[in-house]
Amino acid sequence: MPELPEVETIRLGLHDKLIGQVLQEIEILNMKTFSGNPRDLFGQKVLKVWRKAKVLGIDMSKGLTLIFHLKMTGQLIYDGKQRLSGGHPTQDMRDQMPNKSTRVIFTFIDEPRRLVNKVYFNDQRKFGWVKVIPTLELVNHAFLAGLGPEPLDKSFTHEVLTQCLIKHLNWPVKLALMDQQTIAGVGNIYASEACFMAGVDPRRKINSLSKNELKKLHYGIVKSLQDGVKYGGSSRSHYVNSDGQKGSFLDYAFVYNRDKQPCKKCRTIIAKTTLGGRGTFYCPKCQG
DNA sequence: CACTTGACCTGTCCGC
DNA sequence: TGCGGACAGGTCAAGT
Repeated sequence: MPELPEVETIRLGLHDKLIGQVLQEIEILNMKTFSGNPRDLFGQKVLKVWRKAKVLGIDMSKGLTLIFHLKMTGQLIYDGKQRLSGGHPTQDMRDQMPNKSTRVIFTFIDEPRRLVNKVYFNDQRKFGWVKVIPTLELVNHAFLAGLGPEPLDKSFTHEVLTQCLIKHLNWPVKLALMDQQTIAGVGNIYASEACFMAGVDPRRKINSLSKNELKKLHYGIVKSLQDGVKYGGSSRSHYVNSDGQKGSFLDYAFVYNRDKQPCKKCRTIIAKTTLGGRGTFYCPKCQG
């Protein structure tokens, strides 16, 4: 999925649009995608749209929350009925919703404006999920409860990073960064980018890192994720924001998906290897 | 126990 | 043009 910056971009988009709207209907096109009773939410108002790691949550009035995991190919696209006239009449994917990867359709009512709006949960590979759970039970939810620290929180210092990496001293750096119990929200793209920004080979073991390299790794994690948010996320194939638009982070990426191309810093050819079964990119010179 | 591989799905791309 | 295999922003479960 979408990693932290992509989910955060979606959250920012949906928050502005959905607050105060009333959920009127949920159409479930793929049963395995949805768990919980959709009817429990009908007539409830959206209070808050939040994110924790790669999970997006929508708190509803009366104590229930919708949580979403987009996994590899999930999308959440908002289709407001207000149409811009005279703008750019280019192909807008919102005009083609629902499509064959639409799994759940949410209908919201904007009562003051008397508008009906839709949110489409699309997911080509059907790995993603949506659940209804009581807001008070979020703290006990199996996935959320075990998450490591949020790397974009102010409290995520290099000391905190060092502390949470201690439990995986023999792991390759990139695998430790991708472990959600260690650090929350880093996935395959930003793990490679963070290692590049730190000047650290992703295959190095945690216990081989110097104090200074741990500091640089902290910088790399925070900087790559911040840049991810700044550029609206990474769209290798599926990711789009809540307006159906792709993100541009990969235009600025140093290594991800750039094997056989020259390093943007030293012109050395970027290499690709496999770690934990996932494609891993690095510059043999900058990260040597 | 730690570590690796497969499963979950659908689609695209690349080589033969 | 067809067909097979590898691969794709993630996470779990089973196997070694």
